[in-house]
Amino acid sequence: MLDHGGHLAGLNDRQRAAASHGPEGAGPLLVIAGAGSGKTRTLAHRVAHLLAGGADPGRILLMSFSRMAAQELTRRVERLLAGSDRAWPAGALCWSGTFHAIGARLLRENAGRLGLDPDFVIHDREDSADLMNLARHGLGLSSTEKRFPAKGSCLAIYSRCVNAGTPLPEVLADRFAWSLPWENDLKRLFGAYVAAKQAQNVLDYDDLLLAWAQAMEDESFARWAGAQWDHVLIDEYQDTNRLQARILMALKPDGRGLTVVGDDAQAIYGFRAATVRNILDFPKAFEPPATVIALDRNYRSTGPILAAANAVIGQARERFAKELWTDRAGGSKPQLVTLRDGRDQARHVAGRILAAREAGLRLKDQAVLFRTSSHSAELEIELTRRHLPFVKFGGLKFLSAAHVKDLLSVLRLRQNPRDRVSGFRMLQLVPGIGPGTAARVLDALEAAPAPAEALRRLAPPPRAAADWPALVELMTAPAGWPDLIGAARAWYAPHLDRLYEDADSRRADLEQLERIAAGYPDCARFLTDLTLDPPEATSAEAGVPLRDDDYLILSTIHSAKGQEWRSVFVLNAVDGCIPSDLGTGSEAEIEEERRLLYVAMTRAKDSLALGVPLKFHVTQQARFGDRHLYARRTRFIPDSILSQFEQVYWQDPPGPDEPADGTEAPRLDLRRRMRDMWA
DNA sequence: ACACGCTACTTTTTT
DNA sequence: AGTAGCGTGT
Repeated sequence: MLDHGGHLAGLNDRQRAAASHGPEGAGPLLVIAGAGSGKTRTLAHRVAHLLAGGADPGRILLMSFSRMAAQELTRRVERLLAGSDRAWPAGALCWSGTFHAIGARLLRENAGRLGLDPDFVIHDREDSADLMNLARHGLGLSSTEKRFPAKGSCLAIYSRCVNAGTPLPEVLADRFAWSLPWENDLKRLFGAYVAAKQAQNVLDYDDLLLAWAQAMEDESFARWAGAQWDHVLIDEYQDTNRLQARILMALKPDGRGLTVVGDDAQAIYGFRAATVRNILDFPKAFEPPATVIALDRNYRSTGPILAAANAVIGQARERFAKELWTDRAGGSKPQLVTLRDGRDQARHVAGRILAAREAGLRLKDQAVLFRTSSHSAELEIELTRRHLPFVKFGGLKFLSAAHVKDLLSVLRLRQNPRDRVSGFRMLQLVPGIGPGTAARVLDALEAAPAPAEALRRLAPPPRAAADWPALVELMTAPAGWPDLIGAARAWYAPHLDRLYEDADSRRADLEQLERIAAGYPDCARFLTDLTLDPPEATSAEAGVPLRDDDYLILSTIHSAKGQEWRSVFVLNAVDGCIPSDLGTGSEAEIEEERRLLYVAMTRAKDSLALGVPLKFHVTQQARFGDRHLYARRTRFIPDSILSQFEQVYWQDPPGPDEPADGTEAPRLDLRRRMRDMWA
């Protein structure tokens, strides 16, 4: 009847137990899955198993906290299904994605009965900060005697309150002590911020979870929502926050059909209010308690790499009973490479990668990981110099470039005339329109029942009279998709040239944006997807490398989670970088940084090396005065576990122009040789 | 409205 | 190093 053999073959006993847990409608399941223990594989097989048992793919909810994990899981399940005897249509697993993306869809589809406008626009972090700033100005909090927290800080505080479900005074005392004197003003500000979002029909990232969680507090809605799905599977559960746990518990109060998978040793999103309590408290949240299956066999890394990673996590203050093991014999210890400075590190890494490629290892099988996006700057220069193609994940986004935001603000204001953040941005592109005029125009739009009509009737601002008709035309003329973005780009072109020195490269970005846009059915979908799933990789090349090209991966450790490479190099394994000197405030933060190093190390299958530059550049923090800091090896690799590593000291081989002290490059008489060729 | 210079402050990781 | 706010002058 069922081809269980096919779906469960190749799994070990525990993986199989997890994949086949239940009969139908079984109780809750928690899979504690160590790094490289086949977690995604097990989860994918579980989905395949459920489908083979007759489950309806449209009634399976598959969620993860990060986009990368969500995509990987969906891909793996689809590949499994493609190999099965029954043909599933592509996209059969339609409820699969990040918590935020699923939340957005659910809220939009049910907007009517939740009292929301279905055309709501989603603000990303920067938009939210800008709106917070407008609210901040509106309340006169920007010109106080002692400086009020900056917009980003205000948003961070607000977001913490929402995601952790913690009252403001407690959040301030715990993590933002310097803002304690502003408690009352912050409270007022957050009220104004929420009011502004509602007036402008905007939801921020946090709202996607908050509104969902609040809807779930209504019993009848919760029952309806819970009945939508027979199976709910959550990946990377250690990275979920209180709000997400609330949603989950309301979705499946008795835990039937609920599967969560995670690893407390890899919890690295505490800064986003994720709490490891979710995974620890999961079993006893139900009666009878959830089944717990631990996967502790590592299939990824060689013995020496795993031993070193275990030694690092073994130093953790709090440990949850699981030591990964492997029977992958052979391989060498991870290298700890001491280098003079960051530049040497860049040269060393580039040389190493080239050598590995010469030895037959594709660039795609190699990755360079780092704590903070800026840590790879020197390496990027070196790679570009040597014409080594790379793709970088994490850090600065395409979308935060000013010109991209300019162009998008046009589309967004058309989409939602009440969006003041976009409105201020777009209107002020026109010479002669400043904050005052922009505010007056936006007020008029907001008050009008038909914003397009109102805009047409509005008297042109005197100083912008010449440019006004073009703006009105762009905003009000009927336009199809993707013609609209073309029209917007044409309108923006002269402003781009006027505003930016490097208009050419920026123009290329906008052309790329237009190509991306053409792939979407309409403007609304384009804007939503762009916010929830922005193009993540940035590349030194003009365009993103073609799929079959070979390129190196550079990634923040956060973005690397869930991935693996045959060879991994970790940059800046020094105090101040790992742990980041911004993350050493509390014990919990230090422990999170330790897990970060653990995550980085466990990405490696065959070969692992960590760089220890003795001197590195600091770009922020002027208080040290000097631009260089002398570093020491990360505190997470103390002397006591040094024996797990091979220590290497690397000296830059002397270039032709700079002979190193003592050893001189051999001298050649090239002119004579060239003469001799014809002699 | 806008361009300028001056001063004080900011912090990373991602949805 | 980069941004925000503010006071100047045009």
